[in-house]
Amino acid sequence: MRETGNAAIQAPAAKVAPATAGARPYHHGDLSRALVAAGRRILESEGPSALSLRAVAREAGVSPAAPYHHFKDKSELLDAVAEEGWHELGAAIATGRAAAANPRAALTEIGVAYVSFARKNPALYRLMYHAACDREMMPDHAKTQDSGWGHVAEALVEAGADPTNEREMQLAQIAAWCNAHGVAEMAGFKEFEPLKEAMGGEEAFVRGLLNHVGIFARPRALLD
Amino acid sequence: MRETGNAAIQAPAAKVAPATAGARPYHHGDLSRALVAAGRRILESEGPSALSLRAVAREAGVSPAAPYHHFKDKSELLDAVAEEGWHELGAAIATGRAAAANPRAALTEIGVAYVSFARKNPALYRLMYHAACDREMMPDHAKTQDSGWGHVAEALVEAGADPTNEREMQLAQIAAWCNAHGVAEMAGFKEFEPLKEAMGGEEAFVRGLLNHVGIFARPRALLD
DNA sequence: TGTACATCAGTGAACGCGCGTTCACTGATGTAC
DNA sequence: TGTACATCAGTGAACGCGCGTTCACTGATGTAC
Repeated sequence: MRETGNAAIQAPAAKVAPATAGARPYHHGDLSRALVAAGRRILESEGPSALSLRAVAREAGVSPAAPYHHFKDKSELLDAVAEEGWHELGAAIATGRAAAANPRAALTEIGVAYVSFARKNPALYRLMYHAACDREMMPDHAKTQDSGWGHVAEALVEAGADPTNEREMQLAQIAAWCNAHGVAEMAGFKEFEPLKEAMGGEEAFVRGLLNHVGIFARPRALLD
Repeated sequence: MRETGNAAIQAPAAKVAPATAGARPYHHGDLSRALVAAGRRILESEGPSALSLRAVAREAGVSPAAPYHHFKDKSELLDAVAEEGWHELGAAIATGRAAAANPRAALTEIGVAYVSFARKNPALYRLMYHAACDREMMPDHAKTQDSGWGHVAEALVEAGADPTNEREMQLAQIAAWCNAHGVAEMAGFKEFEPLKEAMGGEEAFVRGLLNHVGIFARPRALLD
């Protein structure tokens, strides 16, 4: 049906140094990781609609079938990308929290770190959100002690929340994520640019927003 | 190349009453609207990935080429769907606001109405968000007096915010949207189900979250 | 140290699919006279 | 009221595309003896 006569002709050349070793071996060595990294690169440079299995393989310099030796299917690869994201988000939150001067400030810094991560990796963040939406939230990391989720809970208690009031604790924890998520997703809107600049940059803008959070229930800064 | 010999055979039957008239005319009469409605139906029943131009045409009972008489391309149709969403969201917010007992409560009710709309039309809401993200926010409606955006501003002033303090006004308005957006998108997470039920249903849960908003900056309910 | 061989991790061609869009067409409608 | 005709809003077949996945294959690796 198709001409395959001279199909054997291929460019044998070009494929050089992958990252560490010298002469691009037949076996990649760490394709699994490389695919996840390639996925992130595509995500942030071409957007989520460009994130196909084939594109990832292409970006990693490998045939379209190669990923199947490392991931069951496309969604498993995507999950791995999201997973890496959750891991990094947890680390960013830990760093932000550790840098705070006092327990109260720690909460704010957690929020800032969260938003900052999402703003630096918007497409990845969205992928993470979607992955979390479908299955359980934050596949493994939610339950890990070093997850962002755990840090929020700890920071709340350190700031004085009553850990025995389980319902209030949960609600506060969830509210924190809601707030951070909302700010993270809206902070990039183009029509906020003027205000952002007037406030001296995006971080100041984000801090301002996090400070205004609570507007529905008790907009103190405005109404007192 | 392809067999077209008996391609002329088609089912002439079935296509009955569209909604108003009797015998399904050749000309649809209101295909533009019907396509938008079909788009919404697909969105909520099959999810955003199923929302293709062809699927919309199929759902509307029309050939794949028909939509091109009404929309330049796929994205224009999607925009129309999103537009309808923004319109309805504005109306829902107006209703919520009007039902409030006092100016302060109006803000809360706006938040509840927003989240409620998003929860009832999750896929549509997401489409709206994305449309807003790319171009300007809320294509036309943001500038309209009856938009949700406008209602928030008015409600803030009625609740006592100083309309001459432009920066604080803007920040508060944006913060309100951030909060509502965050709660709207997280309220559906499956792991919150137990808490939701314990609180007596989703609306109570949402009100609780909106009340806890402000957690990063001044988590009063917990810490005072 | 050298060789046989199982296993691993790639290749590239092929599949079937649904998509957005275009095209020449045709049936229905509405207006001018 | 009747007819000619332009215009409108459909049809259905076709295009080229990139996708996820499968398949038989092959080169590289590592282990047993």
